[in-house]
Amino acid sequence: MSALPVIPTPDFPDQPPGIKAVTFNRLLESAITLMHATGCAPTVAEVAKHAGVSRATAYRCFPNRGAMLGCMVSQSLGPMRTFASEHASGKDRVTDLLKRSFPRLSRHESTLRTAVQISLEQQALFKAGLTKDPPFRRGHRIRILDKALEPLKQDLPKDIYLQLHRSLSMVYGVEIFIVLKDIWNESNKQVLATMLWMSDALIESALRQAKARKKEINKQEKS
Amino acid sequence: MSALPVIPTPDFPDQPPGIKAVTFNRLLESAITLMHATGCAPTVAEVAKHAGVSRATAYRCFPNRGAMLGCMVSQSLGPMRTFASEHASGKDRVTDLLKRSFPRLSRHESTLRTAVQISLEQQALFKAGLTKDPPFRRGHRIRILDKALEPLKQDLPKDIYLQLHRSLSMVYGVEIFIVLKDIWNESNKQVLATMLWMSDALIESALRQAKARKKEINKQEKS
DNA sequence: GACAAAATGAGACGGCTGTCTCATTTGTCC
DNA sequence: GGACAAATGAGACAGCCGTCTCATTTTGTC
Repeated sequence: MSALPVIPTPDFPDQPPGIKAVTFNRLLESAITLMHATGCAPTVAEVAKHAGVSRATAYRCFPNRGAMLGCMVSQSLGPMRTFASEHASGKDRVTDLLKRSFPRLSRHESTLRTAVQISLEQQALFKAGLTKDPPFRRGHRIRILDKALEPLKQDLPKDIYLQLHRSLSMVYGVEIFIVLKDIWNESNKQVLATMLWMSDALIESALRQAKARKKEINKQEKS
Repeated sequence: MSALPVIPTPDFPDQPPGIKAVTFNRLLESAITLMHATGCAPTVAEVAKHAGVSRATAYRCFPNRGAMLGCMVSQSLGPMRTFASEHASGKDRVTDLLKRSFPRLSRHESTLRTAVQISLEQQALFKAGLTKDPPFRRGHRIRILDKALEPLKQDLPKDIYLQLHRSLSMVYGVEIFIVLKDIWNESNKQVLATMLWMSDALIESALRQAKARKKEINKQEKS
C-alpha cells in the first residue's frame, strides 16, 4: 500500500498566548481520554481535574466548553489519511474512500457526534446574535470528497459535478450514522451498506445525466 | 386540492398527572413562543417565567429541559398533512412530497435543529448509561416516506425497497439543511434542489436495480 | 362555609458555566 | 540570590439545572 496523501484537519487547535504548551496539551489529552472513556462530552471541571490543572486555567485556554470540545475533536481526529487507491476509476475511488474511511468514522462516532452537537449549539447562538465568535465549523469531508472525485471531475459538467459533490457529502459523514442508528435502529454494518448503495446511485445518476446532456448537445450541433 | 391524509406526530406530549391542563398548555405555548422569538432553545426558567408559573411547577411537568424541549418540538410541529397527490406515479409522488413539505421544513428549521440537538444529547447520555429514560426519538419521516413510496413498493423487491426507504430518509429531513447550510454555506433554495436531485437519483437507481434483477431471474428460468 | 385533597409557590442545595479578582508559584535575566 | 514578569491556583459570584422540602393557594365535595 503506497503512502497516501495527508489531508490536514482544518482548524487544528492552536494554543493561546499566556499558556504553557504543556498545560494546553495536557488539557486536550485529558479531554480526549475522558471522551473515549465515557462516550460523553466531558465538563470543563472534569477535564481540568483530570489534567491536574485548575478550572481557571482551563478557561484561560478555551473561551468556553464548546471551544474546548471543538479543539478536542480536531485534535482527536487528527489529519486524515484515509484515502483511496490513487489510480482507481471514478466510482471505485469513491467506494474505496468510503470503505477505507468507515472504520475510522465508526471508531470516532461519538467524537463526531459531539462535533455536530457543538456545531448546532453554536450555530443557534450565532444566528440568534447571542454570541460574536463564529461557530465551530466542520467541513473536512468537502476536500476529501473533492480529491476522491478528481477523476470524475473531468467527465462531468461543472453543475452536475457540484450537485454530486454536495450529495455525496450527505453520505460521507456522521449524519448517516445519526439517522440510521437513532431513527432506524440499524447496525454499523447496515450504515456502511447504505453509504455504498447511495454513493453508487448518486454517481451513476450524475454520469447518466452528463451523458444525456452530451447527446443533447451533439444533436443540436447537427441540426 | 383534496383532503390529505393526516399522519399523527409520534410522541405527542401528554400531560403528566398532578398537573392542571391549563398550566401544562401554557408552558408548552410559552416554550414555542420563545423558541420562535429567539430561534434558540429556551431555558426552563425563561419558559416558566413567560408562562407565569414557578420553576418548580415547570419541573413537575417535565422531568428535565430536554423533555420539555422534546414536547415543545412535537407540539410545535403538530400533525403532518404535507402529503403528495394520491394518484401520482411512483417518483412524482416523492417529488411532490418533497416540494410540498419544503416550506414547512424550512419554516420549522430551528425547531427541527433543536430536535436533533436534544436527541444527540440524550442518546449520548443514554449510551453512557448516565440516564435510564429513553432518549427523545425522531422518526416522523419513516412513515411519511413509506406512504409516499406506496406505489413503488409493489414494483420493488423488499430489500431494494428498504434500501431506498433508508436512503431517502437521509434526504427528507433536517440533516440536509444542517450539512448544506452549515458546511457548504448554501441557500434554502439549493437545499431543495439537492433534495430533489438526490431523491431522483436514488429512486431511478432502485428501479434500475429491480429491473436488472428481474431480467436476471428470467434468464435463469429459461435455462 | 368547612374540610380534605390537589396544585402551586417559595426557596434552599449542590453542581456546572463563565467571569472576575487576588494571591501564589514558576521561570528568567542580571 | 534578587527582581520582575509570566503562568497558575484559589475562590467568589450570578445564572442555569435538577432535586428537595415546606408553606400556601386553589379546587372539589359535603
